[in-house]
Amino acid sequence: MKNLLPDAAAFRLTGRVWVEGATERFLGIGRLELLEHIQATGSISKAAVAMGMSYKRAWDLVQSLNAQAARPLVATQTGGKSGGGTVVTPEGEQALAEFRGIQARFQEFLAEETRRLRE
Amino acid sequence: MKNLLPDAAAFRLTGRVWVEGATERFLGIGRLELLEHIQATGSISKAAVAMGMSYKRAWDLVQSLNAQAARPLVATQTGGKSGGGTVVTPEGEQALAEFRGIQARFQEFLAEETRRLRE
DNA sequence: ATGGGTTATGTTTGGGCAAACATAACGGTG
DNA sequence: CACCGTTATGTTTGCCCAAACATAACCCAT
Repeated sequence: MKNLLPDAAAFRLTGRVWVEGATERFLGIGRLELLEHIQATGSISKAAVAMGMSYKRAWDLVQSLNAQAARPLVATQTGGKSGGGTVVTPEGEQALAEFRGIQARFQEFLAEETRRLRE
Repeated sequence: MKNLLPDAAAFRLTGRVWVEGATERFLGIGRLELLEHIQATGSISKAAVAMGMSYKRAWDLVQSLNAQAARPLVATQTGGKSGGGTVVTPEGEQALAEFRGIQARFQEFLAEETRRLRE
């Protein structure tokens, strides 16, 4: 590819991957980061603020996630002390760990292919 | 991941990759297919019809492609016998071949990771 | 010199999707 | 029992990007 490009160093292979269910998306990098923020803050609303997205959007993503999993990846509680909260379940942590692995290997793939297209 | 999913066989890893330049997208699966149709038909307009996209969109993609490459990947001719036409240059064929390779290796990556998340 | 099929290019319309907005429900706490 | 912060959920607005529409330019053939 190098000889086709005016500045090969400015080009790179990039992309996205996600786990897809029967009909809709299940888990990608966006949802992964959302889970991480929920884990860090214990709240969907705080996670949404941290990521600069609306609470509704974050909540919808959580719904989609839980609806497709055999058991909930996050557990929410409404009302009560400090209004409620949300925690990532052990299942959620496992999904987190597995997708982090996929993501890391994907980044390695992209880096390798970028090297190849520059040589 | 298997134990987290109600029907592991219905889930798979999927995704997209593309070569990105300094500012804009350079070459992805859509443009690849467009090049292939241009090669097969010798015409941007016929390729557009075959792919179910507007001529303008196809033409814009060709512009973007040629503008970013050191030398044109497709050569167009206006007017003349049968109104004109478009051919894929040797540089275009090389880009085609290289991106097909990337795409094939990417599909292999996805298949491997899908196997992994089902086990 | 007219017609035909293609490339070339600007303008307008439309549709889908995310953001924004608006409320209700919840349940400890003081 | 009123309050607070959070979850829960429906409705409306806005925006971006693609599709659709509209024309011009080109040049060989007849």
